[in-house]
Amino acid sequence: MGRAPCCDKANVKKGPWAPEEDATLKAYIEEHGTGGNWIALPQKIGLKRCGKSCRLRWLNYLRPNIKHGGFSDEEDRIICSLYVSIGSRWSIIAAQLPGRTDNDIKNYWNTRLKKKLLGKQRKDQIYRRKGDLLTKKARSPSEIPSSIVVSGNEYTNNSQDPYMPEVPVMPPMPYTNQDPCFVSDHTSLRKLLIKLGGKFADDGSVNQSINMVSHFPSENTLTNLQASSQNDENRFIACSTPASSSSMQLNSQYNILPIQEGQIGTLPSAFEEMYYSTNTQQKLDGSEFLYGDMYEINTSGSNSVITCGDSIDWGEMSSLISTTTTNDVMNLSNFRRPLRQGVSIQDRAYDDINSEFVDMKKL
DNA sequence: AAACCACCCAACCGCTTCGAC
DNA sequence: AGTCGAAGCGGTTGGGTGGTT
Repeated sequence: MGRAPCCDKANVKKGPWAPEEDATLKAYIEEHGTGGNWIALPQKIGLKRCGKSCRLRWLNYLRPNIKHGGFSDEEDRIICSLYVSIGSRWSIIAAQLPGRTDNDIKNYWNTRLKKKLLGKQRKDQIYRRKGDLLTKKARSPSEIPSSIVVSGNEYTNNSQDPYMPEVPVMPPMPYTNQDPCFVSDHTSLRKLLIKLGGKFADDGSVNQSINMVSHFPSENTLTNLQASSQNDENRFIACSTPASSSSMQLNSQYNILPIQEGQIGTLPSAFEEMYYSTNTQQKLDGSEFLYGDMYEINTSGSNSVITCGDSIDWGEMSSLISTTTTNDVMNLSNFRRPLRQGVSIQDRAYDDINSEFVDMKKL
């Protein structure tokens, strides 16, 4: 037996709202408020609408100070940052953008922002592919920063085929299993990758991509990054060299999709390209949406440093991401599901991981 | 001018979570 | 602790619109 409908479907009007309906609803709410009961409201004011429909109309359209369209660059940045950090929690993202509704942001992301970012990625990728055909053979392994090349393990580049991508692995970040925020980032990235590159989701390459891309700052590393960036005029993110690349894999404690050996080298082309560029100190084309428009990889001692340009400033991005991937993200993530008594954040993280894993398997 | 196509966005649907009882 | 109705939320749909052929 299914769930009882929230209203009498046969007697409610559907479709676009008429100006008179808008006026009626707006006038009533402005004078009396919603009364805490959306279901009863339409009957009260004589509207043949479902309560849910009234609520949506008010929240997304009639409410005062609603802004429509005309998203600024700053808003774009915030949306991208938060999407990377927390995924499609549109209501939370909307809360950071005054006057914007979750529906508006969701539509904007789905119809424009995502395409804009992917389109740019693709364009750059095609452009660079052509260039690579000419330059690939000239590039020697010694040109690859030693801090980035992970030698002596399964992530070494494919030496059998000179045309395979070289060293498709990012310098892993220090990872601690005790850091639930990292897990949160990891799962967000997993979702992001699947959403953006969904067609690769079932060939194992997403795992690799996650392994690759998930070297974004975790809570601890971001704290370090912020500290280090304060000592540098340039805003940057430092990627520490790993003790072991396998430490990045969330496979033992959290039982999350182990990365299998032998799959490296079959990365989705987009991410392959992204990483490929990393190694050659070019822009990480296609991943600008994670960092900003302009940045490059430099090396310093045992660290790799991503320096941002001025179009989108990593300082801003990192501050956004760092503040949202640390405790705030946990708080934001808990916004919908506040911690119940006796449930620790760690327990929640475990629960989230398990549910994410289940969701992944469904895909 | 008409047909077709792609895009946008308001609105809907169904699931999850909350909170009162 | 369990139940149930309401609210909140994210994914999806479909009508409108503008551009192209």
